[in-house]
Amino acid sequence: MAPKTAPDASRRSERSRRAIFDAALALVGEVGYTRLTVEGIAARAGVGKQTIYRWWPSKAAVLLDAFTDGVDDYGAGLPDTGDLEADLKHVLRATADEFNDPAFQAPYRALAAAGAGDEELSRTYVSRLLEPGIAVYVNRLRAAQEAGQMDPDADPRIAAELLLSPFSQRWLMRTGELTHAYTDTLVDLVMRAVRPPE
Amino acid sequence: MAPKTAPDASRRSERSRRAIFDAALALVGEVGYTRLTVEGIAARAGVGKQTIYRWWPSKAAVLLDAFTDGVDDYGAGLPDTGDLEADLKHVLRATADEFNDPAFQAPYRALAAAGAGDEELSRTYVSRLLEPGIAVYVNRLRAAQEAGQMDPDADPRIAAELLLSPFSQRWLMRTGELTHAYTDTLVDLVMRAVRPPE
DNA sequence: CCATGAAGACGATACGTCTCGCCTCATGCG
DNA sequence: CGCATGAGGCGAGACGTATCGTCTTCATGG
Repeated sequence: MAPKTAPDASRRSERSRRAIFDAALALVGEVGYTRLTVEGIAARAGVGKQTIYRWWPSKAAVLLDAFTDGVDDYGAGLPDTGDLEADLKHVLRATADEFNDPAFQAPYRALAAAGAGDEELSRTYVSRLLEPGIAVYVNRLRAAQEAGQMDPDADPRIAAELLLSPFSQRWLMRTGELTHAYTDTLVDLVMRAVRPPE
Repeated sequence: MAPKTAPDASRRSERSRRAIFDAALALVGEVGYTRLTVEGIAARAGVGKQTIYRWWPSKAAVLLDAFTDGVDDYGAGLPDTGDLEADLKHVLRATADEFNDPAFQAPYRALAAAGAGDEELSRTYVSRLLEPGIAVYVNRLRAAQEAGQMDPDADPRIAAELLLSPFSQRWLMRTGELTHAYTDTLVDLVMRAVRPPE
């Protein structure tokens, strides 16, 4: 028995693909993730439901693709002026601004929530969105270690999590505001934790 | 217009209440949160659907009550042997064991995910589960400050988050194992961050 | 000319409301 | 005191709606 003939990607309609992404992002912002439906996306995008089900297994997958389609470029990584503390403060402030942007919030929060609840989806979420975001910090910290600005015995990965997790947790659970004062405090604490021994 | 007569709590069936909690916790472990249904809980508990809808607005609310009904006692707080580092390591190891328990995982993860996605629910989740858990650490850190074992200028609340967020984030997104070695490393890092200046 | 696309019919679930009798109380009358 | 009465929660499940994911039809365009 044939394993369900795969669709021919070369014949795929780019127009429909974009329309589906636009509709998904617009709708999740308007009605939230739980009331986001595949039927709603199809209607808004002006495509048949089958066109969505042909290419994606779930609304979460559509949203993940729609979201990464716009953001999937983490560029050249963090700036490296030679001053670790200043670089971290600068970038974390910018990240806070981004997370405070409503257009960014709705889909990202929806994906984080769906990822927390669904083990399969979480793998994709983690590898496509979470890990690349952490990796740029890990790289910057490694550079700092080589420059002698950070304890060579500290694990850059764990240090990056020490900095980013309180930030994301606070945002995800809405337990506090992401102000520049807060992110600066976070950087100060982490700097004390990973400072090289004298 | 009358505001929808509230049910009479004094006539409530304790038997049904317990049966609903048991059914909800069992089912969320068997089929997961998304496939958990109010109909399923009612059937398993041997109660009518209306009995659930009379007392709770959603399956999330049922699960939250079911979960806190068993766990809502945070006792006397953290141990205080006078050695902050040892106390934190001890408790965080125990917490890791708890979070590695499958019976604990399913409902707690479901609630965290639902809380992340739903603003209204997140308030209840945060105040009923998250905040009390953080508060006991904050109290212990305050005691340490008074004992001169922690920088008096550090904010105990932010320090507690610095310790707990990487832990919960790692668990929630399944980005790594919660081993004793990991929790000890976390405590070491946080201790360096909040150590009193000499 | 044939796979993809738009449209929507279709059966299956689960939703949340509702309507039944049934049972258990508190109240009040004989 | 003792038994009728009535209010209200309870188990059960029918009901209409919404959305699911599949399937069918016809048109289109590469």
